[in-house]
Amino acid sequence: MILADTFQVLANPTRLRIVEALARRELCVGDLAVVAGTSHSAVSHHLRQLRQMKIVRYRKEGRMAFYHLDDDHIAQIFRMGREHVEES
Amino acid sequence: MILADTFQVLANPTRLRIVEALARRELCVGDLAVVAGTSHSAVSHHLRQLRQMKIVRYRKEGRMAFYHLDDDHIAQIFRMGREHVEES
DNA sequence: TGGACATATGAAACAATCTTCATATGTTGA
DNA sequence: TCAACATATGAAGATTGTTTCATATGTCCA
Repeated sequence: MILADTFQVLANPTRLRIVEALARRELCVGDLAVVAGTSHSAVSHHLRQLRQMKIVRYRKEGRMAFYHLDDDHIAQIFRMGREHVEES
Repeated sequence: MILADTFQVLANPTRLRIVEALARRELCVGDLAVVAGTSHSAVSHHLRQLRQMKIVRYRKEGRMAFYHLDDDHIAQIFRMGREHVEES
């Protein structure tokens, strides 16, 4: 796993909306589709990438999958990126 | 300027080698080409993207351009990304 | 059991990105 | 001034990424 791949996965507005939402609370795929403003299918593809880069994890509960951020690094990277953008 | 674009610019191994080198010390374009292991032209294109996203700045001295990181956020984002990758 | 539901995935079309090549700009020193 | 140098940039081909559509898997409940 290469550092550039981690940033690559964060380099997409839809995935960042997912990450931002998950920084607040755990959500299922359907809710994430609404939050991210795209289809279930697209969200599912994005979530796979986020899983592969260990940015999110999930727990299964029946037929639902509840996603959350993997660890605090991600929230920190997100926050620092936002600070950087805002001061520019 | 959108957050995803900032991560996009970090999402490339060549540009990350540039950022890593500049985290240590200021360097000119020719040196960066050697460090990054690619052509002057490619480095110059990459540097333009890094400039546009305020990730690097430079000072001109004669015909040389000396590049350095724009601020500490970038070094922190880089470090945190590396920590995240290493613990996976 | 069977149908509705939630999520996941493969393939393909379309869009975005990276590198290379050619060339341009500005600087230095002979 | 002119040639060599350091860097910058536009265009194009090759590569990679994103979304959509179709379909698959597993779960729930009537």
